[in-house]
Amino acid sequence: MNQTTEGPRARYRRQVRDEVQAKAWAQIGQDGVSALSLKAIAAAMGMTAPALYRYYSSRDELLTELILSAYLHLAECVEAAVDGAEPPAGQLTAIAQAIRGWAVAEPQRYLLLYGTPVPGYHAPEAATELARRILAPVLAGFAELRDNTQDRSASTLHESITFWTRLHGVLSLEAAGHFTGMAIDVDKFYRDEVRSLLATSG
Amino acid sequence: MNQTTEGPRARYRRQVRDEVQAKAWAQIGQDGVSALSLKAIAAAMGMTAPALYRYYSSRDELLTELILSAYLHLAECVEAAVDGAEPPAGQLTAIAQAIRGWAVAEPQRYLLLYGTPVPGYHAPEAATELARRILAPVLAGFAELRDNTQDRSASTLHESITFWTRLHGVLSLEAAGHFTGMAIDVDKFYRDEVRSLLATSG
DNA sequence: TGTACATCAGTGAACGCGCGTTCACTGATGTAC
DNA sequence: TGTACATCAGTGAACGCGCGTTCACTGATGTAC
Repeated sequence: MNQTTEGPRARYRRQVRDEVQAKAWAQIGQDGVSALSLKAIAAAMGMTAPALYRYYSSRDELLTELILSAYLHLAECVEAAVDGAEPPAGQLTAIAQAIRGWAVAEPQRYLLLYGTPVPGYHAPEAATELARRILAPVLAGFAELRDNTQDRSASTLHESITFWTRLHGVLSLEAAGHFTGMAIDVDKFYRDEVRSLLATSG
Repeated sequence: MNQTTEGPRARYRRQVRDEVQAKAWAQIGQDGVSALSLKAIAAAMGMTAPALYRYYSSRDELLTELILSAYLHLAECVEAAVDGAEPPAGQLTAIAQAIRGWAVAEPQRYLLLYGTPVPGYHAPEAATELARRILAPVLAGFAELRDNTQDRSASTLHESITFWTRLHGVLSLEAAGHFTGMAIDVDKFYRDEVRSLLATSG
């Protein structure tokens, strides 16, 4: 009985919140996080700024929601990639491709999570948990890939973090536009890095 | 005769410009580029904001000077590292260590050059040239290290960029504080990456 | 060595801008009888 | 089905803030005779 259909007001609230987020992502996608502004979002929605305080108690609360939803979306992308590939090498390759696809689709969104931190903003616990959730299938993949070694957990962790930093090295420079004018086939370069990662390493 | 000692006014101007830059770096070091403000710098120097327009025509001009001086300083650090090491493997290792030392000393300065770009700001030509100058000894190092291959220039470029992206992967995450609370010995991790880079790769 | 002048660093007031956020209010919408 | 009431989304004015930048000015400093 407690599980009733949401009323029209709740439904409307959800729609407005969704639109706020959509406008927020549009702003971030264009000019980065620093361009995120409640007043500008309100204007883009044809509303006045104080109206948004019915939905978010502050700019930081909106930012937190954006960050958490971005982490969640990336986690789901990664998990979907794992599901459709054969373990473990195929899965790790699929994870890497999924992350790049997600990063290239919205570079500023990627930089919001893994780029220069927003000054004065502290991410909540939940963000750290989601970041861990994203890394989990990588750990599982390398554990399965190298199950013939002795000090498994330590080297698995090391390889997983290497996986992360190497991919991030390419993705962050690409997202920040530091490859433009360098005549590099980033897609090919990235695939080479992934291949190298899955070969036997030291 | 044209090469006279700089007069007292020129000398004073240089001192003020130096102090402006020092205060600017202090601001950037604390809260990132977005905290860079002529008014705040003037206040920190005990002056009023319009006074700074005797030295810089705009905030962007100051930013450009900061970026160029940062690139130049990094280039000099890298070149100094090359001078004191034996070619080629020792030099490449020294370059990697020099870059990390430079990045860790002032993380926000590193992020200013290689992190999320400042929205609405376009770096001048000179910045690109200095970035190339920093990469040059890396290219030279790998060319010397692998002079037994055939398609030298292509693979040298590939290896050099790999050198760059892998180091940047670690450095940017470290500078942004994404390793905190992860119990990782970044110094050791970084050295492992450098070592792996210098081993024969595919 | 002393004076007149030109240079120029720095001030104070002011501009327009955009930001986050508050407050008292209006008016539409959903709900209970 | 109809009316009275409570809820609540959205408005408009206002706050204080900090920003970059301009302008006419003052007064110190260096220079030329």
